[in-house]
Amino acid sequence: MGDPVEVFNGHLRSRGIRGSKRREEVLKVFLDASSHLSMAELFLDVRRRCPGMGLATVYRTMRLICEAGLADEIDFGDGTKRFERKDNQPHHDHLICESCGRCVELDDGEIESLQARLADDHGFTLTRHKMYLFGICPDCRRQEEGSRRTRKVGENR
Amino acid sequence: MGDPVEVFNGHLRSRGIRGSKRREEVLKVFLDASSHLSMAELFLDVRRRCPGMGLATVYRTMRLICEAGLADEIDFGDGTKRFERKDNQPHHDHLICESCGRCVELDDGEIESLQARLADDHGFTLTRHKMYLFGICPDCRRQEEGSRRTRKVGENR
DNA sequence: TTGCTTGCAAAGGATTTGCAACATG
DNA sequence: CATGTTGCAAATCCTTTGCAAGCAA
Repeated sequence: MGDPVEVFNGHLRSRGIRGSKRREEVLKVFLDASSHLSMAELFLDVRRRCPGMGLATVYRTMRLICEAGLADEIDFGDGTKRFERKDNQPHHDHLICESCGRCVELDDGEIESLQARLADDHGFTLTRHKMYLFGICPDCRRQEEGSRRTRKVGENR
Repeated sequence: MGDPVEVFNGHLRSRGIRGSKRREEVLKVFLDASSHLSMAELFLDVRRRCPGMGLATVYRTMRLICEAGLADEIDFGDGTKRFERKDNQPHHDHLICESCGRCVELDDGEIESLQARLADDHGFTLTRHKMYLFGICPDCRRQEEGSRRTRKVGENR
């Protein structure tokens, strides 16, 4: 797909939208950031590098980045938008730890073919899907077991 | 599981929460309503039967109904809560038409075992999952094809 | 100049909460 | 009487929009 910055500028040009320093700033922060960042986290990151930037600009730019095909919006169901890169990885689903928030990306070849078949059974043309698995990761499970063993009665968490 | 009204009242009692006319009203409307209704739709239904009821009461009561194990909250990603009964049907996933909103319930035995395996591969203990397939249903596809054939250039929709 | 971009504040939409009035055991 | 329940309005949270000021071609 090529250099994301190029792809982004190309997308803007093709749509008759101007490039700008701020837009490039947001794109760079997004590209450098870890995956699945929420809008709020992303905004904090952006402000660190570019203190004057407004929240609206980050929202607007993330939309452009998505339209350019560089990002996907994801929704863990916690009431905030999250983003991940789309240009440097194949499609995948997510397995999220409900205790620590850790997120594992799942290769979903098998799931996808099953989904396609299910849709087909009902005559639907599949356009997209959302799948999120929630559970407890090994680390958190160990901790829980540990604290359960040592915790006094009535003690919280 | 028994009569939902009984289950509900039992749940309230066991939690030291009072029953009330309004709560029963909401429960009945929910039980009679079609599945996957949004909060707004449910509220309209409730108001039809019980004009003075406040939105907050419906929110509060639906939470109780979920806690009683009678309803599941579902999230089609359109920014509103939806509900479906949980007591009279096995777990399933959803296939939603992006054009008309029709929703088909999918028996997901195969999907579930795959999901369990994926979680297991990463050492996770699975607690729950969300899976939504989006597509175009047969009816809408036919209509689209029809209108595409007969539509004049530049005409919308 | 002309039009796009930006930050800020205000608006929006969904949901929750505070509270005084109210009901009910 | 004592508590729990309710409607209303206000408050939250996340996101989008309006707008005047700033910039760039």
